[in-house]
Amino acid sequence: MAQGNDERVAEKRFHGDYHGAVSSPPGRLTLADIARLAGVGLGTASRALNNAPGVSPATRRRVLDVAERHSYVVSPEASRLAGGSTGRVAVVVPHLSRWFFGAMVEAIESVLRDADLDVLLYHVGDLQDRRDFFERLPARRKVDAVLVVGFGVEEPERQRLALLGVQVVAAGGRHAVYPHVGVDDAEAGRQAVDHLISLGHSAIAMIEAVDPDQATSPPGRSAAYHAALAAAGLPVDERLVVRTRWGGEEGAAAMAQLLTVPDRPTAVYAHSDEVAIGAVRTLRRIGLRVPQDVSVVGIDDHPLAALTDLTTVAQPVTEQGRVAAELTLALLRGTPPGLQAVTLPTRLVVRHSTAAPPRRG
Amino acid sequence: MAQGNDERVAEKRFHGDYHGAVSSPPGRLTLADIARLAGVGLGTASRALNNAPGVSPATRRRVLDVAERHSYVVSPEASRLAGGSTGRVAVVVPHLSRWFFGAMVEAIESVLRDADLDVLLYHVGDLQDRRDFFERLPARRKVDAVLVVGFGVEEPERQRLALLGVQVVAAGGRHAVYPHVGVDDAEAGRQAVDHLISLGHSAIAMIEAVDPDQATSPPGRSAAYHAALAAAGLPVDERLVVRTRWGGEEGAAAMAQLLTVPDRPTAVYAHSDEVAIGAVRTLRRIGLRVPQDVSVVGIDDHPLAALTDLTTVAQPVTEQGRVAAELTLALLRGTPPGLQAVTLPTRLVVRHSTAAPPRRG
DNA sequence: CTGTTAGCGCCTTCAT
DNA sequence: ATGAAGGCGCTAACAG
Repeated sequence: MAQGNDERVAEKRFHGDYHGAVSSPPGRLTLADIARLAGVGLGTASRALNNAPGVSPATRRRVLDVAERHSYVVSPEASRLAGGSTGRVAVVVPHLSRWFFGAMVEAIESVLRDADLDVLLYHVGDLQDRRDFFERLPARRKVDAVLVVGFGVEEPERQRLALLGVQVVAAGGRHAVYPHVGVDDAEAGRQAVDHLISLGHSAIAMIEAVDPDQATSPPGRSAAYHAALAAAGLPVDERLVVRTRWGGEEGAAAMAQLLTVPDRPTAVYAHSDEVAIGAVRTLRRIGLRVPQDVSVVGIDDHPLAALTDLTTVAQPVTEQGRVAAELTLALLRGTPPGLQAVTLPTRLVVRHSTAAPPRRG
Repeated sequence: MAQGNDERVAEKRFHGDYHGAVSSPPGRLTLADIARLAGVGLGTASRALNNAPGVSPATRRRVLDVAERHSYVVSPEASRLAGGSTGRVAVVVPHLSRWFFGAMVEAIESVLRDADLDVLLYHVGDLQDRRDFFERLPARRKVDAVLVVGFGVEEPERQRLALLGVQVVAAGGRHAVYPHVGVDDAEAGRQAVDHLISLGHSAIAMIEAVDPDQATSPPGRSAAYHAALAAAGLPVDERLVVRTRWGGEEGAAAMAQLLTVPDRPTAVYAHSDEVAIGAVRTLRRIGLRVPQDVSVVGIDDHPLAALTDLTTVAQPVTEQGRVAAELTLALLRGTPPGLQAVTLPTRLVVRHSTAAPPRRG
């Protein structure tokens, strides 16, 4: 739908043929101009552009043509001011430099853009950013919906958000209060730990990764550990559970700590791939082989996991973003569908960081 | 500036004390309301809020107080419509799931937000997205400036962008036409290759990483290879130069290809850390040791590089983002400073993926 | 189905 | 220094 009207022989340069609009005047035309040029009234022009009912196909066509020809775009401000929507949705993320969030936002942006919605990005990295966001509500009056990515919204925050008076959707997190899409962290954790158990491990350590700046961490991933061990009749040695901040270096340090306990674990279950990879580094540095001496499994299927031959539990990140964005669109469209909470499946990906435990010496 | 007026004993919950505004009505007050409540005229109220001249300190104070008390916020739409600025800047990126871009955008957002500007995110992943962006100019009338991150703008695109009639700043790329901030890719490449040369390598391969969807790739990183070899009096064996798409798997494949040439290289210079890490995997998989048998160096200092002990050339990503955002602010502020092009330094980080070449067998 | 008429909330001259 | 009045560009009721 962006190819038509080639009224000139486009020179075959790379990004070359913008149907000659280069010389057209800036977007200084108003709806009135378009209406006049199309020979219709203001209202009709507006309706035509907004795909609103009550315009004959022929008329609509004409208006759209004129608009297209002059590369006209409505002024979002005026539109909004007059009672329309903003055409924007706020995407709130706690991180961006981490693959998970980047991929998520990428997918979200893609879907939203296809629907002609703009993405207003809000990064709430640390506690202060986060407080500031919910306190000042910078998105107020600026968006039609808010898409919260990868963190749990606390009750006081929820109340603040409610002031925006717009739909809120959550992605990559489990939310009791908002429509959301995510994965079952407990199930993911179970898949990881069960894999270790099925390989014959019994001394299984866990490196919990928490995000100090975010109120909640995926509790499912920890719960799964205990549940899986219990189900297998294995005891939990609390010394084999260490909690650290999210991150590779943190994982490395946590692993070092784990190695100080008397009975060294034969397997390690890390809450994320980054953490797991850090753990692997520590193991290798002190001369332990992975997986011969120690098995390591992560969660996420970070692109890096494949490169480092890490066994992990994959979660569909892009898919989560897509679905969340689509959910948002549906809600915006006024389609309150039954599917208000989507849980996508996770999948164990066995590579070469896990194996049967070494024979007892 | 966000702590004051605690007129209630905030319960000590996590994000708990939003000075009671939870119960205050949504931002439904208008300038007129504020003006009335403050006992002044519309114009005065407006001037006071906008920090515009022509208002007595006392009056201004009063207006600001009333506004604050009622947590009033101007309607961006109305403001803009009436001639103000949009308070938004478009950030255009080709990727988001890659660390480099995520970190960059994170930094940019942070600076811009501190200046009370909103970030409109545009992701131009593939060629089609990109064409679409420049053709439709979705940012038209929506932003005060455009910040292009990590890709070169072609001439036809530049012409389109000019239609927006706003400032354009480039980050992470070398642009002839826009104010920009970035690093010297040629210098970075030189540092990497020189390091290998200084270790005694002479059979040095290069894995060029190009982004097929972006018109240009950092030519500096390739040029540096030839320049450095030439400077050292080393011949270039074209079979030792392979070009691939950006990415770990791609790097791994490229390395496999390099291993098919008769005289195996003793060192590999990869255009990026991801690519380098892929190369390392290939080497290890076929039983070659890094760095004993083959040295590998990348560029970027991706967080993963530290975790995989990869020698690399670090570039200040966050810094680039920050500076770019600040440059944008300056331009917006009408401060046409001398510093329109900032080049940040890169730095060799030696870890354990490089060593002297094995002794000739 | 289409043209016309009010505002939406604010900024900006203009007087005062 | 301040108040009053005219639009900014558009959408949503209305009339036809």
